[in-house]
Formats: sequence, C-alpha cells, structure tokens
Amino acid sequence: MSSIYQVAEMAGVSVATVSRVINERGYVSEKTRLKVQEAINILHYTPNQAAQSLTTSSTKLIGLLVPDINNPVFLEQSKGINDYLKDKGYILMYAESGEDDEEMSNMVRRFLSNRVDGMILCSRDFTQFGDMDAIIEPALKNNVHVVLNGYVDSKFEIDRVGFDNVRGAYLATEHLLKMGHSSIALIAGTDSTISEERYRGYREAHIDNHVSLNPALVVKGDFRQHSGYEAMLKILQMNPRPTAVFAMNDVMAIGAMMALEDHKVSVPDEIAVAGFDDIIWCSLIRPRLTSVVQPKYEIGKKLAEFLLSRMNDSYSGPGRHEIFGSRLAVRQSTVKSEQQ
Amino acid sequence: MSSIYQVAEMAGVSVATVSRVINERGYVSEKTRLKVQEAINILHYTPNQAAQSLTTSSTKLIGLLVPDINNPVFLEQSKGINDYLKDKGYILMYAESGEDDEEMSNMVRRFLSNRVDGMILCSRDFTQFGDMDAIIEPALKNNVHVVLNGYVDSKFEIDRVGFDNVRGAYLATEHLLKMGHSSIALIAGTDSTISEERYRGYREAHIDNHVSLNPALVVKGDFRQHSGYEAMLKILQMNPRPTAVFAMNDVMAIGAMMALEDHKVSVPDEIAVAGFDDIIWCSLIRPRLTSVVQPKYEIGKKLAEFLLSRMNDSYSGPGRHEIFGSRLAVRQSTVKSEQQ
DNA sequence: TTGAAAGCGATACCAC
DNA sequence: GTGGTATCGCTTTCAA
Repeated sequence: MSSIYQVAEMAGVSVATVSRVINERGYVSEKTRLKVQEAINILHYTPNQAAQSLTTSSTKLIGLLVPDINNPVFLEQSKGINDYLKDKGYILMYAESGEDDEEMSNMVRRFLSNRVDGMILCSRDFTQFGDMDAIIEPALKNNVHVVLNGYVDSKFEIDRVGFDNVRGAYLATEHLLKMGHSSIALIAGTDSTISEERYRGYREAHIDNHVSLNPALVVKGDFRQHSGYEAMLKILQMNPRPTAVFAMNDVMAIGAMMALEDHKVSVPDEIAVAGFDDIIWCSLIRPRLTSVVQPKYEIGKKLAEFLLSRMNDSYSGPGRHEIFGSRLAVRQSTVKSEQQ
Repeated sequence: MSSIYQVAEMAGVSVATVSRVINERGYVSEKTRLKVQEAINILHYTPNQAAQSLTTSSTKLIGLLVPDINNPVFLEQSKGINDYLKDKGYILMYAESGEDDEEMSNMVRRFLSNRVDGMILCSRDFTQFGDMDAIIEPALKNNVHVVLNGYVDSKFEIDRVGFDNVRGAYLATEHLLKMGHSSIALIAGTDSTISEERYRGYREAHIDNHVSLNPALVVKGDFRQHSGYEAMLKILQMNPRPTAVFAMNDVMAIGAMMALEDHKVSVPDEIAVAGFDDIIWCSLIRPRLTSVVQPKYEIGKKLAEFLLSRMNDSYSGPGRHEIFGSRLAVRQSTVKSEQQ
C-alpha cells in the first residue's frame, strides 16, 4: 500500500507538500496541487489512519457503551448516533456492559486503550458505579470527551441527554386509570435510576387520580423479555387479579403478553397491557402494544451532536442537559374493542 | 496518557524490554518482568494501538459490509461474527451497502484506507459488481484477507460461506403444496443470485410435486417490508386468488401479513403465508410465521473463523466453501387450526 | 537476557 | 510556496 513518500516522489515534491494538499492546509500552488492530486489518483493512495493518529493523537474512533445489545431501543439509538457521526469520518466501537458495573469499567478502560476520541455511555443507572467521576476522570484528563445518556451527579462539566421517564410512566398509568382500571400491576426493571423514575410516574398518576397504591402489585423483572413472562405468571396468581399491567419497558411487556397468550387470557379484554419505549415490535405484535414513545433516534443524534461539539471545541461551556419529552402511543393492547 | 518510555523509565529498563513483556515475546527474566509489570500497573499503561499498527501494520480492525442494517438477519449474523472476533482483540467496522453496487465499492475502498486487517463482505448478489475480482484484488494484494457471504466466481482462493437457498425455498414450497395449496404466489426479492436460488427451489418443488408453475403468480419486491405489503395488495387482486404465499424473506412476509390484516383476510384460513430466514419477528407476530430456518449466528461465526484462520496463517490453502443446510420451522401461518 | 537504534507513515514547525 | 526534519509510540533486528 502506497505511502506519502511514494506520492511525493511521483509528483516530484516533498512529503510536506503532499501532506498540505491532503489536508487542504497551508499554501500550495494550483500547479503543484494538481500534480500531487494526479499522483494520488494513480497510486490509489489513501492516508494511513494509524500514522495520522500517531501524529495528531486523534483516532476518529468513538466508543459506544450500551447495556443490552439485544434491546431494539439501543439499536435505534445507535443508528441516530452513527448517522450523525459517519459523514464526519468517525467510526463507532460498540461495547455491551450487560448492566454489569465491573464490565462497564472494563469497557471504558478498553476504550481508553484504543485511544477513542470520545465516548458515549448509556446506562440505566450510573449511580451503581459508586464513584462515576473516578471512571470519567481519566478520560477527561486525556482529552477524551464523554457524554452520558441518563443522569448522574458529577463534578465535571459533562453533557447528558435524557428522557422524561417520570412523565412517560405517568402518561401510561394515567391512561390505564382513565380506561377504568383501578388495579394496575407494575412489572418493574432492575433497581436503577430509570426504574425509580418510572415508578415515580406510576405512583404520581395514582395519587393525582385518587387511586390508592398497592405495593403488592409490583413485580420485579430485569428489563429482559423472559422476566416479563415470569412476572406475568406471578401476576396471574394474584387474588384479586389486576385488570391491567404496566411494564417498565416493551420487551418485558411483550414477554408478559406471551404469558397471557399461553394462558389464554385475552388482551385487552381481561387484562390490558402497556409498555415503555415504543420499539418496533409494538406494531408487530397482536394486539398492538400501547407504549410510551421515546424518541430513540433523536436521542442518539443529540448524544452524537453534544459529543462532536465538545470534540471540535465548538462548545466548551458548562455541562448541557437535554431532556426529551414523552408521549403515549395508544394501541389495541389497552383499548377494548367496544371502546374504540 | 503514558507511553512505553515512561514505563521503561519507571521500571529502570529499556523500552525494548517493556515491549517484550507486553507482547510476551523473547526472553525476559522473571525479575524484570515483575518490575515492568508493576510499573505498567501503577501508570495504568496500555499500548497505543495506532503506534502498534504502524510498526506491525496490523490494525485489529475488521470491515463488515452488509446490505441492510435494518434487516434482523444481518444483526444476528453480526453477533456471530462479533462474538467470535472480540476476544481476539478485533473490532468491527460496520458499513451498509444498501445493495447498491457503487456504495459497495466505496465501502471496500474505505475499509482499505482504514487498513483493516480483513473484511467480510455480505451481499445478496455479488454478480452485479461486474468484475468482483477487481474489487477484491487490491485487498488481497495488500494482504487484507476477504471472506464472502454468498457466492461468486473468483480466480482467487477465497473463502465463502453460504446457505442452501434452493433447498430452503424447496422445503417451504413443498410444505405449502403438501398442505393442499396448488396456487402459491411468490413474493420475490430484487434480481439477484439469492432470488434466483430461492426461485429455483420454488420451481423444483412444483415440478417434483407435479403442480404446474404459473408465472403470473410471481410478484417482485425488494426484500424490504413495505414491498411485501405492496406485493400482497397485488396478489389480492388476482383472479382466481392464490390460497398461499411464499415470500423470499421474512420482512416481506410480514409486510404481506400486515396487508392481509388490513384487508381482513385471515391467515392461514384464507391465505397461508411462509417466509424465509426465521428472524425473531416470526415468533412475535400472530399468527406465528412459518419460515425457512437459516442459521444466521452460525454463519456469522463461520465467516469470522474463516477470516481469522487466513489472517493468522493457520490456513492458506485453496478457497473453502461452506454451505449451511436448511430446515423449515412450521408455525401457525401455514397450518389451519383444524389441521393442527 | 538486555539495550541501542532504525523504521513504520504521517504532521507541523522552521528555514529558505 | 516549498522542503527538511523532529516527532508521535511502538516493534524488531543486531550487538553486547
């Protein structure tokens, strides 16, 4: 593979000049520029990224850490990130934390060792990392910018983009209450900030609508499909049986619906189901799943935007914090046919 | 970020020695090894990939090109690839060709400019690239190994892993014929090798079962969901109306099922539907979709395995060609309740 | 068993 | 405008 030296030789100039035309920096006469350009074409020359990285200490790599690759939420979000970054020449390095705090630290270290230019960390709960700042600090110190999806206290000026989980859960719960349900089971996720927030919405909707809260209706899952299935099994045992279920995310809601199907319980007639995230599966499953719409793609884009603006120094002020709003997509899983 | 020099200095040895302990190559006394190791730990040192790449001319990057990121088939396949490669320190660079031949060439070039160590190219039809060898050659010449998912003639010794599309389509068609359908519409994909093969299976099943083939029953789609929807609309207009539909992939089959739902045509009672690929959506949708099972994850793994064995020279013989076999997953979309 | 030094391919400062 | 050259962080002979 040809190097800058061969281009220089062929064009009869120095490597410095070739470098200038490649990077469109500094003065180069039109005539030499053409000569160099031609040599580049003939040799099919493309700069060696590794060599460039070494001198510029920029790799054009972005680390992206997500909790669960199998959850379509993160896929969608990644698309937003990737679409924004790829034209700018950045490439993504994917990693999965599996919601495990040790794994998270490992991956961040690995990003650092790969000398990523920046990283985007997504977590359902940053507080679990005890001292998140300790993880972030080495990155920031080495001029590796970090943006977070989710919330965490930090002494650093760090950008975050989040989603109004409280409001989202509120909307879903309120909707169920308005549909006449007064006993709404909750399939919760793992202990985490996100679960707390979604629980708060569930709780506040009850309070505002003067419906008493029953702790016995809360069943814990782990945000994955199977746990939704299991949780629903427990809910079916309850006496009296709830007439509605709100799951803290869609994949659990779908697991729950499968359990209902297996037990021949009709949705929404016997039990109404609502989820959270509005993943593509909501429209695939029958009945279609009512869900809180999270603008995943836009969140991804915003994360990328924040990061890029930090990396190219077009912004260097205090930590920004963007919260995307919620909306509920009402579908068949919560609306009885006679109510439609 | 600390460099090898700082480690060397701290440990009181030369950089060469540090390099030896990092790479576990050459002789190092246990005593010095320990000293160096300690310095590494204290400094949280990790080798700079870019610098390593520059000397070793290996980037630990693998280029992966897929036709359509939105199709779960490729997601699943990528997982197989990634799982196999990540422990070995390789990272994937994803690119999407959108089934566009120009884009494909671009991406391959970009891989080259990023000096990937190897690349995995997936396409539904390599023949469209006119001279595929012209694309592969620069890669191979620069010691960048290439493996293909799919078939193409090549003068190079190149590894490929494929799937028995003819057999798969045969199984699905045969199943529909056996279920008593004699008029089976076909939703085809874009003109491509894969479409041809799947058509051949459809055709052969008809011949072997002495059912005449009707070209009017073939409607062309583009492998994407919407085209399946549109195709089904056309099929519904046919007179007489077919009693079964075989779509060349699942996302089109699902699009077709949505059209049927919108027009209140019951599946499988009025029209039976079968797809191809066995993506996760098949079990989500109701009725569950009968589909040809393609071992996507295993195919991905095999691709990675082939590539790795070439890269580390553990294999350098003639081009290998592995074809995975088919099996049909029969589900509700093709079996009437009274037949179950 | 260890160290000195050349070289990988680019960038950027300093002369001219 | 253009060229010479130190430098980035590492690997790898070659000597010692």
